[in-house]
Amino acid sequence: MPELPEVETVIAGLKPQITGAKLVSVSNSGKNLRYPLPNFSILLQQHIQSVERRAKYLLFHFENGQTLIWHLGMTGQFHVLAQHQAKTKHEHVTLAFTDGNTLRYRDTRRFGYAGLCRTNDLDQHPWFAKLGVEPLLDDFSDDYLQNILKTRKTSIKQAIMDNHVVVGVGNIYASESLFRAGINPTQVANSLKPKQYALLVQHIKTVLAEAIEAGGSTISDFVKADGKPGYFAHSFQVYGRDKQPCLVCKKPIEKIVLGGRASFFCPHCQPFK
DNA sequence: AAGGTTACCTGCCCGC
DNA sequence: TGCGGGCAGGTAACCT
Repeated sequence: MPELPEVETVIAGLKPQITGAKLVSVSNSGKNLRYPLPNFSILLQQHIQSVERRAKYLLFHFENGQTLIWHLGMTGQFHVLAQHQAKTKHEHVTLAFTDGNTLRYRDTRRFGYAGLCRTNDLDQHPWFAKLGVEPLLDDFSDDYLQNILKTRKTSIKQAIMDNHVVVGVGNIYASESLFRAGINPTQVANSLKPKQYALLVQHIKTVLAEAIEAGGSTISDFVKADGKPGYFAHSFQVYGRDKQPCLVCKKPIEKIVLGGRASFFCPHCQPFK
């Protein structure tokens, strides 16, 4: 389901509902997610101090210095519901709080996963240690991108979707930002002109920021924590628009496969350079 | 080291 | 109507 803007949107929805809540019990469906669930007992009777995002992970910081790390995979959703609300299909984990609320984790495909880590050690956690920079921070600059891609010969689209380069850019926003930057997705990653790296960085930042502003995208099963869909899908210019006219030049959008992922672009507006 | 392939899992949509 | 194949927002373990 989620790329960075969707995770950001989920967190914005969860924050006011669970910040300060005290955890009393955790139950699960018995089915594993991508990895076995962590032992939640160290978090019992602890208050949630804050919730934040790192890459596409949600971080729930508890008062005892432990952080619950959660990735939504493709189809993960969080909902805050009253304790008495019935379980729905594919609901795999329930965290119950003293205020009568529960945080439910639903995940059809079970590609999501959760883990525990001391808050102070998060940087060393295997899920974080090798991650690239956050796209919305100043660390993600044209110099940074050009430099880290110096030896990369994959396509530029695969390169910007690589977490070791920059985090949070998934399949949709990769296509969208390359279109806005006028860069062909198949262009070899280390072959861009300096100006193109700058344009790409700029457009990755703006497309992600716009999507966060819009509350994420609506695609099949993406639902925010409040149960309402996001709106950014209305703004897709190339994603999912195979054979439809380019919104700029009217020529048909093409669909190709790069690294096994569907990729959309306008051959006229995104020429080789 | 970088790059390609495969796997994880369920549901939906399409063509026959 | 039913069935099989292909595909879906992500990540990482394998191999070469």
